[in-house]
Amino acid sequence: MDQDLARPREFDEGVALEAAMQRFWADGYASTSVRDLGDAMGLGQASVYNAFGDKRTLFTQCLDRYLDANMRSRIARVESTLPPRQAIEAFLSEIVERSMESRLGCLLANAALEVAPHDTDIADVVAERMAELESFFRRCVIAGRKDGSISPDADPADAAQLFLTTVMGLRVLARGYPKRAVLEGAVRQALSVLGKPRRKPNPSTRT
Amino acid sequence: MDQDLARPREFDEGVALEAAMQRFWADGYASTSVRDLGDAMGLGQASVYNAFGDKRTLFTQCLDRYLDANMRSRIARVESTLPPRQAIEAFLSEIVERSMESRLGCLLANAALEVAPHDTDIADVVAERMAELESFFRRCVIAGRKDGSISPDADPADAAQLFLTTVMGLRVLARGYPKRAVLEGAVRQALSVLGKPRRKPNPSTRT
DNA sequence: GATGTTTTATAGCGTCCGCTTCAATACAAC
DNA sequence: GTTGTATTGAAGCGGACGCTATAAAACATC
Repeated sequence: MDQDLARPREFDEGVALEAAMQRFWADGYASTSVRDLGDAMGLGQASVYNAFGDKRTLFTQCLDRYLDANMRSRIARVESTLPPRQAIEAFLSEIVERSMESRLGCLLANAALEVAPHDTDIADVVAERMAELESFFRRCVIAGRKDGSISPDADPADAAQLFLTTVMGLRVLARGYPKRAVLEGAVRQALSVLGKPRRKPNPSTRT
Repeated sequence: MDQDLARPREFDEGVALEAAMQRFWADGYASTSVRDLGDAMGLGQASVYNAFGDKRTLFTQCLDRYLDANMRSRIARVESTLPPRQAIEAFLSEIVERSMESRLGCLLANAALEVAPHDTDIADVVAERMAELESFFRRCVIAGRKDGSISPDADPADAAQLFLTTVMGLRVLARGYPKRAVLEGAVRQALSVLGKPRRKPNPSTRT
């Protein structure tokens, strides 16, 4: 591709991708033109196509970037620093906070509704990542039942599916019904399915 | 407008609106052109503009039609024919069934994500209807607590907010992660917040 | 049948779309 | 400094966009 014997890029790929992602996130796939993206990135169209391929390819890169920065890294952070029940609580609470801050919702949810039905490749990515989120919740519920912070009455599969659904629902409300009390009430009630802990979570269970 | 002294319409407005609604529902606002809508309705562009105004106005009419046919009428039906707890259960179960049948999701949710952020009028409609759905659930929870079918431990406001969030989440999953087991698990877990009934619901409580 | 009004089909307006071409440019290698 | 390659800005491709202007067509009224 670039074989170090030529004119170097005048921009940082990461910064540019971030700017493009923000535009897709705010305006959606169809409503964002390649000219818009170029403006946001500070690039001409030729540079956009040269560096990132066509519009669809650029979108997949933005989606990947979004998911790494806003989902996987968050999962990894809460799962590695908090006991399981608190990991779930923190994850959902953060979504409420972010939703009230920006009202952008979630690029994954936006992509699921707007793009996935007409693009099987993106549909596959969307489904994979939702499965990833679901299994994060399921791991937490299982671990929480083991350490006593989550009631053994809670079914890990069902609870994980409810949390996944709740996350997506919150993101829709963020754009269409952005009332803090509603989001907080939904999260409070969703978390209630975890029941009362048998004993305090043991911090040494996880590092 | 039409003062009965002229050439009559060659089409049925309701049928045409229904066809347009289906297109918006399937493809989204931005990705559906007025030519597409005309084709789906069997009309030329001139007729579309003459009968329904511009694209945005047509969309609002489609959204209204969708909400009347797919939300309000459903609320009215389950609320008038079922006791409160079963009304909630039926409403959510129907959404799962519809989601597995068509995978179109919900035009209200689609509009909330794609259109509402850039159109305050539509944002108002979206928020109103979500509030309507929320209060339907709240009414049911309150009535169910009264007739004993729903545990008094369930907070009506929180539960209604969770159900609203769940509905929107289910619609996202319908498009992005359409697995029956996931939707059913989420609904099962959401319904669990209603607790065990103190006594069987009394069918004579409602007509 | 003549008149008046609305709907219809056709054509076209200006604009923006995704994407490409192309020459000028900037750098590494030698 | 020359050469070779990748990047850049400018211009433009064909086509689709939302919307409208126009005139023929279809009916109720008289």
